[in-house]
Amino acid sequence: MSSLPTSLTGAALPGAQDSAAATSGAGAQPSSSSSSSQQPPSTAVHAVPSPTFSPLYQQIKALITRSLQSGEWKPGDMIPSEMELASRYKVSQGTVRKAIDELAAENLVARRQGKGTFVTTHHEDVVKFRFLRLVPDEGEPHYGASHVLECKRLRAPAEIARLLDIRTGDSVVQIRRVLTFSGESTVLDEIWLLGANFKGLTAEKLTEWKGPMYALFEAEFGTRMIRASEKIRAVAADETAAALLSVPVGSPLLSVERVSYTYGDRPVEVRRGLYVTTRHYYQNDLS
Amino acid sequence: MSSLPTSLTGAALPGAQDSAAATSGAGAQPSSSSSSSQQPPSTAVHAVPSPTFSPLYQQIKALITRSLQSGEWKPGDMIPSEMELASRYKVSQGTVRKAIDELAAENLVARRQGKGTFVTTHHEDVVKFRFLRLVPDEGEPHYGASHVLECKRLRAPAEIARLLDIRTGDSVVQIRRVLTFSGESTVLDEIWLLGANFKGLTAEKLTEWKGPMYALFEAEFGTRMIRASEKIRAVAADETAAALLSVPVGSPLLSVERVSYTYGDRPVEVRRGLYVTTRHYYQNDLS
DNA sequence: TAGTGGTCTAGACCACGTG
DNA sequence: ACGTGGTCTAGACCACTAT
Repeated sequence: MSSLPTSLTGAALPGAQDSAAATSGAGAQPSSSSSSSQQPPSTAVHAVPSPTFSPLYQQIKALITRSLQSGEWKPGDMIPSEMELASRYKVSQGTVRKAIDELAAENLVARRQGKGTFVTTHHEDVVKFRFLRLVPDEGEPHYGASHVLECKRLRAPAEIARLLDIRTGDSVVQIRRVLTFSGESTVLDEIWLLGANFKGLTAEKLTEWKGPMYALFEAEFGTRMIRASEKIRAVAADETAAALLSVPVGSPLLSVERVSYTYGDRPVEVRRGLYVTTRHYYQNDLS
Repeated sequence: MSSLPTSLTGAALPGAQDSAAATSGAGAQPSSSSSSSQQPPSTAVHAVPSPTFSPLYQQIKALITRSLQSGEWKPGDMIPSEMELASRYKVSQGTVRKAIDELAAENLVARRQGKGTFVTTHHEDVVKFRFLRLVPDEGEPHYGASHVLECKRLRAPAEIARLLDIRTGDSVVQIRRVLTFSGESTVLDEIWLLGANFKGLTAEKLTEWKGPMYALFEAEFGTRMIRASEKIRAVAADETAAALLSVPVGSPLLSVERVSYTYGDRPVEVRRGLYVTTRHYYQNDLS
């Protein structure tokens, strides 16, 4: 799976290469006979009967994903209707629907009955708290104030480079900041971003921006965080952390090491957060 | 949603109450006209046009869930084929498919192409690690040895009762145990179980049992853990914990407070775990 | 060979949100 | 009234697994 044929880059509009019965090892395409009115659809179907097969709807999903990635449809935009996509890709509406179903399950798009299907964005309330799991013991989840301590370019240390899948010494942007909830310093973040994707990111931009950092990244740098993987530990506060978070040295802190990924599962951010969990907790659901 | 009409308990076999056009505010059921060959299906459809509506496939899903809950199909069993269920409930195969799709997404059943659809069980490797997120820094995830310290019945303290949705003083079973990974004490668990569901649970049974505790619960007590919610914090080891986990007093530990639910989102277990995270970490994926 | 889930299509109707 | 996603059906064929 995943690596799909890319015969028709970008467009994939009508008038595509003919077909003569899809040899795709996947779904239906009767190619002949049968009582009803089925025609050989195809388009999006690979030109070569390569050893790489995948269901039609997966190919459609890949094509839609590419349009999302290329910025043809931007966060917040409505994507074309199912009927429209069906005719664009020359498949049935049901096939498009199944592709979109999966994209919706992965939170890349969101369906809204009667309105359309929209590209998700980190501005939405719903999405915000997918990536910030810290909940206060009392009161509603909220977004704290961010205080940027530092934002500079440097050459990636070996460990960070490994996680970002780049070479040691490649350019990265390092950010250090403190998140404050109702006046209390609660989170100390140390962030490394892929240098290539974040040219022009400065402490000023970060400071001026109100709202989730990921919303800034998606709006200003065209980099959308799709998913992340976290490793969580309990650690003791060192002197630096203790000072910045106003807790005694040695206090237990939650250490959250995150790697975030964009389209194509490419890592673009490494983040190490230290959380004070006396009045907040990290919320997780197993299912 | 959720609370569905239960007119036809358990069975819902053919020869059900007639129908004369489903007044269900949900899906299709043309009830008349149209060119093709659609008949009013129904069954599983409520007798009264009550204010509670839900799509047909949701009703089917509820009926299947009830059969799972009642033990008609036990963990590990294969459930009837889609065609069989379709004729049992008098709906199309596609509708059953959609119902099963959702159950599979919730991990209540698992589909296996060419074989059938099976009730999931805590014996399966895949499922095991859904509820144990502790991963070693080196090597593969594994299941440690469990050492039961205590297992006794007592009356629920207020806090536990609240979480289990019972009254203070109601009967609960309390278990305390230590999990050891490659010789190192790593997890100290304190567990409270709904007394009513776990009559006859003893330290011997727990000790003799090899494998995940939840597998024992499902096999011996007919209580299946479906999902859980966790609150995670960093805390300092007190004297008891320090002694049992062989760490200095004051060491940072991961505190994991879990509430587990069975069918119908009924809480049946409260668990507080203290994890040593020097050679292990808690793995979590945000998506 | 037979049975199961997986894919694909085509068409109908419903519910929602906007004009 | 119209367009959008949501539900439902019916039938065909494919791919995997067991016998």
